[in-house]
Amino acid sequence: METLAGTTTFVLHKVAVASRRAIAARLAERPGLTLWEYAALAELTDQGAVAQNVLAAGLGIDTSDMVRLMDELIAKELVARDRDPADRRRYRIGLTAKGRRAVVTARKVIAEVEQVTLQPLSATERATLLALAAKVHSVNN
Amino acid sequence: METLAGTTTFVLHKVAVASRRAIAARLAERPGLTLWEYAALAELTDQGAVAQNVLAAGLGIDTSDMVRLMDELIAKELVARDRDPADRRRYRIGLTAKGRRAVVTARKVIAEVEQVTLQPLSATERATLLALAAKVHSVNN
DNA sequence: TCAATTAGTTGGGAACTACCAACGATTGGG
DNA sequence: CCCAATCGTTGGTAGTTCCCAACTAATTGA
Repeated sequence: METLAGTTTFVLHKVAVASRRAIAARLAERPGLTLWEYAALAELTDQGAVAQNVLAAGLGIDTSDMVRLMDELIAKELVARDRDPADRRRYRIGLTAKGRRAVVTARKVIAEVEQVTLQPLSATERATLLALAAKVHSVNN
Repeated sequence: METLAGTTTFVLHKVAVASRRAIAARLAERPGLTLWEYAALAELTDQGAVAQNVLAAGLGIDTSDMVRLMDELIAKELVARDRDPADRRRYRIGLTAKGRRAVVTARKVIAEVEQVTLQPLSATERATLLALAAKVHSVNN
């Protein structure tokens, strides 16, 4: 009758936070990225060159925070910020070669960490967990 | 090949945070509790009267933060703080009748919210999700 | 052309999380 | 009896997340 441990949300949160912290620690060492930086790079990997606008919406963060995130990524030369010739208010944020390499490295690191954090689950169970979480996530958009 | 959406940790985190926020909002309205306050009450429900010490360890928070949490709960008259006669350094934190009622209400509210957030899942799938998350959680302790 | 809108920028604030150091009271071991 | 350890308390800090207001440059529609 465990009041806390029987509540899906709480257990999920604990697992997610712990896993996130583990990943953050490793990402900081190896490709030298914060979680948000990686998230932005990952989004760019999937979407191609987009405006900061779109990127911010995709990650669910404020545009003002996206500016500062981009500043960091540009300082690290992982993305390039070019004005969109079709609409010079916009930028077209694109990955640099260095950025693409960072994503590849980061994905490897994350996979390694998840290999550990998800250790008690079989491959099938891991797939199920992701599928169920994705199903829940898709509804809340 | 969605780089972010295919990473279990990230999806889990998004779902958990959203679900948590929804619960926090509702708990604030109805029994008038924060998430941490509820967590402490829930832990007390399961463990019975314990020292602040133990309670803090159970929730994974610092003892100094537990002091402040207890202050709030006592102000709301949801818990009672008595010295342990066996060791007068310790307290024995116990639920008041009001506290027990608050837990009952809170659990109902949480169940209602999860009914919504977990809507896309069948009852079986919800059980599976909780079981898998618990399995992962138990290893990381 | 002028007003309204949009993209990005700057600065900052509020709430929360997670710590840490120092201290008084109390206890238990030697 | 005294020292070390423990429990709770106070005060404080650093970092994160999330959000808002005001502003510039550029674009679009009337």
